Amino acid sequence: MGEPDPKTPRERYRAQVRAEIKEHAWEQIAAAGVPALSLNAVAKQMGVSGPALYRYFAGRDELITELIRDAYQSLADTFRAAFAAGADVGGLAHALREWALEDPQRYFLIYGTPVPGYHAPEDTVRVSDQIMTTLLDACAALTPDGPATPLDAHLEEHRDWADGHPAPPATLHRALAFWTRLHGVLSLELAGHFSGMGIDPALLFAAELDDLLTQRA
Amino acid sequence: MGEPDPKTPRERYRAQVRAEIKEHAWEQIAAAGVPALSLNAVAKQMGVSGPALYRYFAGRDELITELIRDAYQSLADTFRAAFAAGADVGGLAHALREWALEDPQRYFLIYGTPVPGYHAPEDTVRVSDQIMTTLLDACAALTPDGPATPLDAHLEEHRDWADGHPAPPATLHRALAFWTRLHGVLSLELAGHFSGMGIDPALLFAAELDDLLTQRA
DNA sequence: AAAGCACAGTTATAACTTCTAACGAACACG
DNA sequence: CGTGTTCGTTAGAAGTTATAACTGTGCTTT
Repeated sequence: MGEPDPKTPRERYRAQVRAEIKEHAWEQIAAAGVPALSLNAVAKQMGVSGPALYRYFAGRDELITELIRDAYQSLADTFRAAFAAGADVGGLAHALREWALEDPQRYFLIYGTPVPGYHAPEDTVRVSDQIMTTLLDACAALTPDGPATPLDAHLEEHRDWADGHPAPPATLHRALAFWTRLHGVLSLELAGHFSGMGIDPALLFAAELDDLLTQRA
Repeated sequence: MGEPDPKTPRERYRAQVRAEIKEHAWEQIAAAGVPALSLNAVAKQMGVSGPALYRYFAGRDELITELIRDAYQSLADTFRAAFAAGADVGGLAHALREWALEDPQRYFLIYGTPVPGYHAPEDTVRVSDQIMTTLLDACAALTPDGPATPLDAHLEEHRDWADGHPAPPATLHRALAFWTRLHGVLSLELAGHFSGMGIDPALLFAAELDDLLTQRA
């Protein structure tokens, strides 16, 4: 995952402790959310005293940033693996939902409430591009038709996010709709907004996916 | 907004101070997000010392809960006012986006990342029902057609969230799609996921809305 | 292999936070 | 005009992040 050459034994140890810290941090986040993540609690859980963790992470922010990085990478890997295994757009949607339900807080770490001041590091936007690229690859298989909309014209000019992908505007539009609609259902499901309504989120998700796959015009 | 009868002068004063505290809390949240909301900072900003706020709120959690309550009420009022002013579904969508852009953190307080342990108080779900009711009223004007889907059958049986609204399943479906799709675009816009891509969120929002309004079969 | 040094983990400390407790003072009410 | 409720204060407990200084252990280098 990280540096592929843990040459010296010190680096091996260091990498392992870092991974262990992140492991405990994920547990705490899954249990009580990001705001409840406490460096001290992680240290206590590891049987090590407070400031020891500062040898491995500059602070709470850097740890969280690292977790965000890992979350992006995990989603990108999941997408790429699914696509490589022959999954079509529906398969990608299924993989996305599986991945999100597996650890909702991890999903929210990427697509949840942003902190006003915070800006994601440069490499995460690159991984984010990989995610979109895989999605575009899958969407390219769908028939790109329909009349040109104002959005299509806009997308024709602003396609830098597609990272050089040769998809036509209609496909870009399709991929964007995919992203926003599935995120719409998924984020509300993960936030528990349907559980109080007695609605089965899986059916709603399937309905949205079906609508995307059988898109008219 | 709150209790409509501030009889005694003490109650008047108390209500005003509570409102002032919430005002400052909103500013802090808008500036740095919910996790950065500090009782102490609010007190300092009001020229009053720390524990004084505990006369008005039992603690940080109760203050945040109150802010969530106000956010729900604000959205419900906005929706109802727009509908009463003759807005159709498109008008409601416009009102929603305006309301969200006005204070993104307020939107995320309702539809953002949930805290695993937290459960919203009972009265907020009632206000949430009002929001859905207004949306259903607006959706009722749209032609409810199309073949019955598995989701429609499911909605026929689980329509308690519609709060006795006589809308047919197709309309319930329409309202849900409205909610999830607009939330999908809006939340990603507010989180800044489009700004790095060079995409105009307004166009994407408009495209999704148009697709909802000209829904086929 | 032995000497030296780099680094892990420790305790102590500072500056924060929420929140409780006890005290003084001001203001409303009978 | 007293009497009391309530407000705001200061003091303090328990928690947090983060820094600084110190002590070993063990890797690394000669």
